[in-house]
Amino acid sequence: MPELPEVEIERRNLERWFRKRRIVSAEAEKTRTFRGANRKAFESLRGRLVDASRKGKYLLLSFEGGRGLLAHLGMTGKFVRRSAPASEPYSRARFFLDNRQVIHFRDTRLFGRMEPVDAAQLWQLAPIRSLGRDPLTDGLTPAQLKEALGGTRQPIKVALMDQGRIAGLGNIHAAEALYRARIHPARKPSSLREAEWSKLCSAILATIQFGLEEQDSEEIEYVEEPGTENPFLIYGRAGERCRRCGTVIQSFVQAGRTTHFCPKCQPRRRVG
DNA sequence: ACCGCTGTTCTCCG
DNA sequence: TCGGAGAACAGCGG
Repeated sequence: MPELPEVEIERRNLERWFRKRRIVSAEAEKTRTFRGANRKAFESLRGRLVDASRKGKYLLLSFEGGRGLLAHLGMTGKFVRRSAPASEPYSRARFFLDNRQVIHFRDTRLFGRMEPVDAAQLWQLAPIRSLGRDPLTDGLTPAQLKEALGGTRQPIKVALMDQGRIAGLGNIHAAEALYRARIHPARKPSSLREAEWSKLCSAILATIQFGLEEQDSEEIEYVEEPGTENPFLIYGRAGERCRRCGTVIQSFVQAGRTTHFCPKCQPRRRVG
């Protein structure tokens, strides 16, 4: 899925789609989407969306009457807007609005999750409280980055994907940020110099900004979807040439995830 | 037809 | 306590 930029676009979409609109009814299939949560509570949601927030990859939605909804898009989840009565493939849950439009939660692989809760509880939920700072909404300085990642012996890319340290980066954007900062994904955080923490911090923010611009459309798109051009600098480009130096981009598996890097721009051992 | 890959997170095991 | 492996699921390409 959806990493920070895609989830942020979804947040903005929901705000826009719900503006001045009311939910007149809601329904949900009996799927894994709700796990142990209360699916019937989802189906009883009504009225206006009064707040759409995001932390990391989570969406925190508040509705009229103090009802709330925590949502995570998993790998393939997305919200899409359709005109009634169009059916939507893999729609797992949907809101019917008072303008005859339908907001579907569409999720092929069912890694996504939704959990109806009291709106007042949203920020107190364990998965939210356990998150590290969100670079976009909480800001991120080089010192904060070093504080969050410096204490672990995990490889820097693995640490970047740890939502409890920094919230929102996943496999793609972690690789993109490291490429921009010219840091090898397997480097130990303790080996980073001050200048590298600064570069990495800027690179994270630039990567997020790029992602937001890239995804700024009616519907978020994932690279694997047919007909989608790979917009990324390094992710998914193994075997192609680095656009900075022409070296062939390589990949390896790290913590179970494929990691892409340029062997020349991102040397394994620190230089100098 | 089968195998292996996919941007997430959680649980279990050593 | 930490880190890695596997699981949850469906589709797609080789």
